[in-house]
Amino acid sequence: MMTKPNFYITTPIYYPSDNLHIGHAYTTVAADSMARFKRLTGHDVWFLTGSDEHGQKIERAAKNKNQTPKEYVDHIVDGFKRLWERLDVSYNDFIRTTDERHRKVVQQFFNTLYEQGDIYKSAYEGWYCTPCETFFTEYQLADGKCPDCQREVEKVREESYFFRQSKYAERWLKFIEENPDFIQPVSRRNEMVSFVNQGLEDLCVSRTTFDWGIQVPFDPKHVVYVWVDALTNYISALGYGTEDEELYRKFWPADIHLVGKDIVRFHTIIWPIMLMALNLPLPKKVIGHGWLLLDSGKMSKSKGNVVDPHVLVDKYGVDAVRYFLLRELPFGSDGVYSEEALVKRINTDLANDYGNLLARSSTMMEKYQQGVLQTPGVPEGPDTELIDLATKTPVLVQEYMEKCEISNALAAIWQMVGRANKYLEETAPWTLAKNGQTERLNTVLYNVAEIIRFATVMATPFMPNLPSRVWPQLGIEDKPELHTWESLTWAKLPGDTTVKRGEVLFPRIDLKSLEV
RNA sequence: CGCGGGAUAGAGCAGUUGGUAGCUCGUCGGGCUCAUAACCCGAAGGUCGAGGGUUCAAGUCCCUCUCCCGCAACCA
Repeated sequence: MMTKPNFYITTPIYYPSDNLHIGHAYTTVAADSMARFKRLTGHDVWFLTGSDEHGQKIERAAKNKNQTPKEYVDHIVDGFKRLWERLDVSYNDFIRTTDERHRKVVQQFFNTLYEQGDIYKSAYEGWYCTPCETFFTEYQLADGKCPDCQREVEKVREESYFFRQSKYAERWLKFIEENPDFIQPVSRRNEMVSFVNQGLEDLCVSRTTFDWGIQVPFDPKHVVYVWVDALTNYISALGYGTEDEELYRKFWPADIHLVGKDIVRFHTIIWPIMLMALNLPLPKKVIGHGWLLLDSGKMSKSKGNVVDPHVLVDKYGVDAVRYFLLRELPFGSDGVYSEEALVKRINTDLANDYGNLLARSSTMMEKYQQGVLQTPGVPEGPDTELIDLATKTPVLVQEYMEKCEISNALAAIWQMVGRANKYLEETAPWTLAKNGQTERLNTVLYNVAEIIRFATVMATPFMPNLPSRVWPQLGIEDKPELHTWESLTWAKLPGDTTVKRGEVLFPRIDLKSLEV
């Protein structure tokens, strides 16, 4: 038996200082659709997500609620998981930085780096705002004052451990030169290269001013600080350094770390350098996607304009919300969210083009053929063009997905759907029926049914609930062999399939109803 | 003068090596009647940010200017 190729994809681990918004949902749904696509096309997939639970912010937030940090994060992380379930996110594992399995690996890494001299003790100099109990760097200060409360800050020195990342700058630059595709999109890579060219400083990797974190094994008053803790999740979750390293051996290095553009730097510089220092293989690719912006600017809690994904799912359904997110953000660029844009997408693409294609054609099949398809005759006229397009589209979609261009992949599928609607006008089956041109009628309706099957198979990774609603209408719910990627060869659909007109897939939404 | 990217129809974007400016949505007109007032066809609408230059020919190359946006280190 042939072994499947492996594919390992990750999302960032989100910080549970608050509930997640639609932006986080975008990242995770995008990763999910990649994971589902790879599974559909015959890969052995490992899809990881999780939560980054340590730090002063969490410690303080818990205190405000009179909870232990652990109680506090448990609650929020439950919310993360509920959201992912709601959005049909098919993760294989959920790593929490408070997991025991994670702690061990972080401590081991810290030890190793320390023993080989890549971590050393020094002092972290910063500015401290006593009322806010927060450290700021020189760069963060606003006019020399606290950026939060505008009061005076004082210079303090804190004993800290540092990671000698500056030592690896040359090696990093060489790596990027040899692996130009490592950072996507290219614009981000250029930013990172110029950042490193400006000179890398060593990285502060421990703190003594709070306790909520992983202890530095050889110096217990220190807690491991941020990135060494957080980034390690990508391999601690695979059981690296434990008695069972099977997943690690199988899936590392990761194929894709999918991250938002705000954390590209940490994933493309700190993480690879850490791995270099540890002599471990580097991930193959880091993709920094854009943000979903609001008309009113960036989404932020302080602006009170955060969009809750639960509300959207309640209102419009999972598949529609997923489709919108995946279709609306071109690769690497920002997209704009507005409820109007969402509804427009649902109406034009899902209701008018795709849903209506199924509705109109299934009606004709019932009306003119008693619901039973017939074997198609010899292709003529526009048939060839339609069939050609259907044959090419899966290849195109696969190419786009290889480049992680999800939006383009969807556009390609919908181009085929659009062609099918046009095909119906060209062939006018209602006229064929009237004139008793049965053979031609059979061919036309068969071709459209087959197009719908193609579109639905290809759309599955993006809208996982679609197939279970479409297959019964197409009469192939009991034929799993017709639901696979491999089945996307023309005319696989049996000639005697029984079609049954069913529910409207995506009802049109009245835009005016939004203005209430 | 920190590095880099933009400025193209009402909106959002494509425009390879320079040779009659395209796509999606929206608007208007027509067609069809199988369909979720859906679908198909057609039209209007752009001095391609401003100015200068190279060229037979520039959105596409060069220079200057204006305006936007990323990155510029320890909040994830």
